[in-house]
Amino acid sequence: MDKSYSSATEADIYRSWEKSGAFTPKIDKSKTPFSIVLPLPNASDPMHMGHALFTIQDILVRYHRMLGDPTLWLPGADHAGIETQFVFEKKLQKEGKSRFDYDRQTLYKMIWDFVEENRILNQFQMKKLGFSMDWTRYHYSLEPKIVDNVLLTFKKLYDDGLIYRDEKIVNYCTHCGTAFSNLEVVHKTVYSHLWYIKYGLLTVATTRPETMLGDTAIAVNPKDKRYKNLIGKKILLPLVNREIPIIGEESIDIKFGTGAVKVTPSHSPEDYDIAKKHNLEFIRIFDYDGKSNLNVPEKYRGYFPSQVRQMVIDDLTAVGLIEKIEDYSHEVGHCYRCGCPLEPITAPQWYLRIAPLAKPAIEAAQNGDVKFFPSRFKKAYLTWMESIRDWNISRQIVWGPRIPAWYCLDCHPDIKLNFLDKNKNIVTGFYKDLKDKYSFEEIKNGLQSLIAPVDAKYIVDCSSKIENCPNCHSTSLLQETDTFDTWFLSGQWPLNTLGFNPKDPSKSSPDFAYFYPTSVMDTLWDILFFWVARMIMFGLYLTKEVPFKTVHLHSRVVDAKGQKMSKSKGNVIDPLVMTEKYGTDALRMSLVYGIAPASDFVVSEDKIRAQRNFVNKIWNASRFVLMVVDKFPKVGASLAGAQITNPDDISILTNLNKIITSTTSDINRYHFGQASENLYQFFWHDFCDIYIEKAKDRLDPSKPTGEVGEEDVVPVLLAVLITSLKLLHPFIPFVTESVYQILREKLNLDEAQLITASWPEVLSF
RNA sequence: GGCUGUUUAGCUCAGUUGGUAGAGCGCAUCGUUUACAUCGAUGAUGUCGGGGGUUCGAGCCCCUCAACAGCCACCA
Repeated sequence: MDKSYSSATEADIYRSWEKSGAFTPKIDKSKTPFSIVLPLPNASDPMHMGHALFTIQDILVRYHRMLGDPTLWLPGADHAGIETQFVFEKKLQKEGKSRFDYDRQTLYKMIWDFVEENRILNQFQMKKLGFSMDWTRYHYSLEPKIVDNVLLTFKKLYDDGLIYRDEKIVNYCTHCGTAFSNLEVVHKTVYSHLWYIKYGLLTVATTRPETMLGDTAIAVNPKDKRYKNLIGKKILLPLVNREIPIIGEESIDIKFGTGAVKVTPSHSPEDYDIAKKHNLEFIRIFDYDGKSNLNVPEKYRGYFPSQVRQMVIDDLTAVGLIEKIEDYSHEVGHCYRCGCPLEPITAPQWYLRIAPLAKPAIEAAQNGDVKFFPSRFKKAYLTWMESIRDWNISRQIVWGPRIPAWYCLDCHPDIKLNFLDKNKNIVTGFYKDLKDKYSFEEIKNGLQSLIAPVDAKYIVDCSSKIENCPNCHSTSLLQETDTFDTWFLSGQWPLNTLGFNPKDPSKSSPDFAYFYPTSVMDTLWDILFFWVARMIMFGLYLTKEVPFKTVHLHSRVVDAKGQKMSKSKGNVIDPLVMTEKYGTDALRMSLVYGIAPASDFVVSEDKIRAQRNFVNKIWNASRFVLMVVDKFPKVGASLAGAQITNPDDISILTNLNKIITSTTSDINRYHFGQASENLYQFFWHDFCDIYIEKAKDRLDPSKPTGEVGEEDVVPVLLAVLITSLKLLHPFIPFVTESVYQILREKLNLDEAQLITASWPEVLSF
C-alpha cells in the first residue's frame, strides 16, 4: 500500500460496483424495498455543488442496501423547459440570432442537440461522485414513453373537467415571450413614484401612468363621502378622450392616495377582477412583445411601457393634469429567469383546476401519509396548498411537449398565426387574412406560434393521429403551440419513471407495483412547491397513493458570504474540480460533516482538505493494521474466539458498539451531520490516537513492562477497522471499498464487496 | 402584509428526551529512526444576541426585545 491514499482508483471501483449489479435491485416480495427517485437534474445544467448533495441520497441508499433491503435509486434528467430555452437563446444571441429566426421544429431540434451533449456528461459526472444509481433504469423527461404518459394524464384531467382555457390576467414576460405561473414570479421592491393625475371630476393616484391609455373606469369606495355622489357619472379620459364611468367598489381603500383608482382591466390583476365584477370594457394596450401596439392613440403606438410612461407624463404635465408626484416603493413582479419586470396582460392560457387535487394532498400531509423532515416544512407546504390557485400550465415556448389540443383553422379563421414563409420571412396575421396567400402546408411547416381565441373549440388528442375536424371535416388542423410547464411533466416523474400505466393502472409494471410509493424524496426546499407539492397532487390524483412517504429537505450550499452559488456571481466551487484535487470521498464527507438539517452551509476548500486528511487517516490506519497482521501471521483474525479482558480492548469495543448504535439511529433520523461527526471522532480519536497508540506498546516485546498481547490486539484491531469501514462506507464509499478489497484478499473475507456487505450489528464480547 | 429560520471559541459551524460547553480550520509551545507531517502531544480564547420567566438545575422549555436571512403574497 502506498504511503497516502490516492483517489486514482475511484473509477475502477465504481466500474466494479456497476458490473457486479449492486446498483440494480432484485424484486423480492418477501422484503420491504427502499426506493428513491433522484430529483432529476436539468439536462442543460452542468453539475454544481447542489448536485453533489445527492450524496445524502447515496448515504441512504447505500445504508439500506447494506441492511439487505432491495434498494433502488432511480436516476434521470429533465429537459427543463424555460430554463433550457433561456440558456439556449442566450447562446443564439451571442451568435447574432434569435428564436424568431427559426420555425419551431428547427428550433426544437437545435435545442435537443444542444442539451444532449451535457445530458450525457451529467451521467458521467454523477458516476464520478460515486452515486450508486441504477443506470439500467435511467430516464429522460423527453423520451417518448414519458411524454406519452404525460399527455394521457392531461387527457384524463381534461375528461374529468379539470382543464380549461381562459383569458385572465397572466404574469407575462415580454422578453422571454411567455406567461408564467404565480410561483415563477419574483417580487422585487421597486422605488418609484405615485403620480396624482387629474381625471376631470376627481384625481387618481397611480404607480403606472402609462396604463391610463387602457383605462375603462374609475373606482371609488361607495362609503367615501367625497365621491359618493359621483358614482354613475362619466368623465373624459385625458389624452384619449374616451368616456369612462365612475363606479363604486368596496375593495377600494379610502385612505390610500386620493381614494380614487383608475381601472385598467387588461393590465392589472386587481383591475381585472373589478372589471369582471362590474362588466367593464377590456382594452389591451400592450401586446405580447411588450410594445403599445394596440388600442392607443397613434402617437403612443409602438413603444415599451417605460417609454410610454414618459410620454404620458410629459403630455399630462404640458396640460397641467399632474397634480403632484410622491415617492413610493412597492412590490413588482419580475421574471425569475431573465429578471425583467413582468407585464400583467390578458392572454388565453391553459389552466388546471387545482382545488380537487389539492384537497387530498392536504389530507395526506395532515394524516401523516407523507411526512416532512424537518417538520417545519409541513407548515409551509400546508399554508401554500391551502391558498393555492388554479395553475397556468401553458408556456409559450417550443422546448417541451406541446399541449395535445388541435384547432380547426376553417372553423376558427380568427386564429392568429406566426410563421416563417418559404423564404424564411416572418409572417404574422389572422388565418382568414392569410389563407389565400399561403398554403396550409407552408403555414404548418414554418409555424412558430398560434394564438387561438379563448372560446375556440379544440380537440384533445394524445395520439396525434387526428386528421379531420369533426365539425367541418377540414384537414387544416393545427396543434396548440403552447407547451407544458416543465413541472407539469416532472410532477408525474415518480409515476412515469417507475412504469405507471395511465390507461390501466392495474397493468403498471412490476417495478411500479413494488417500488411505489417510494421511500424518501430528498431535495432542496426551493422546489417544495414547484415540484414536491405537484408530485404529491399528481400521485394522489392518478394512483390514490402518495409518491413518497417522506420528504427530506436538505441543506443549501452557499459561498463564504452566505450567498447562493451561481455562475453569474462567479462564486461557484466546482465539485468535479474538488474531486480531482482531493478525491470524491473528501468532497462527500465535507458536504455532510457536522451540518444541521436544512440549514445553509459554507463549503470551502479548507473543509474539503480537512476531510481529505481524514480519508488518508483511514488509509494509513489500515496500513498499520495490515502491517500488524503480517507481523503475526499465526494469530486468528476472528474476534469470536478471543478472550477480551484488557481494559483497552474493552474500552474500544464498547465505544465501537456505541458508534454502531448511534450511526444507525442517526441515519434513520436523517442526522447525517451528527453521524459523520461521531464516526470521524471515533475513528480518528478513539481508534487511532488512543487504541492504536497503546496497541503499539502492547505489541512491542522490547518494552520492559509491555506484555505481548497480539492474541487479543490483532482480532480487536481487525474488528474495529472492518466495522468502521462498513459504518463509513455510505459516506465515503471509495476509500472504504478500496481498503476492504485489500483486507478481503489477505484475510479471505466472505463478503465480496463492501457495497453489498451487511450493516454492522452490536458485537458481543 | 403573512410566515419561517438564524444569533454558541478569531473564522465556519455542531450540540432533540433540560444535568459540569464541542468539532474543523486558525493560533501557541513541544515532539516524531516512521501507519499517517494529509502526523502526534499539550494549551489559550466563550457572562451559548439582550432582558425576563419556569426549574434543584436552561445553549436546549416559555415570554419579550434586537439584528440578520429566507419564503409566501394580485392592493392602486
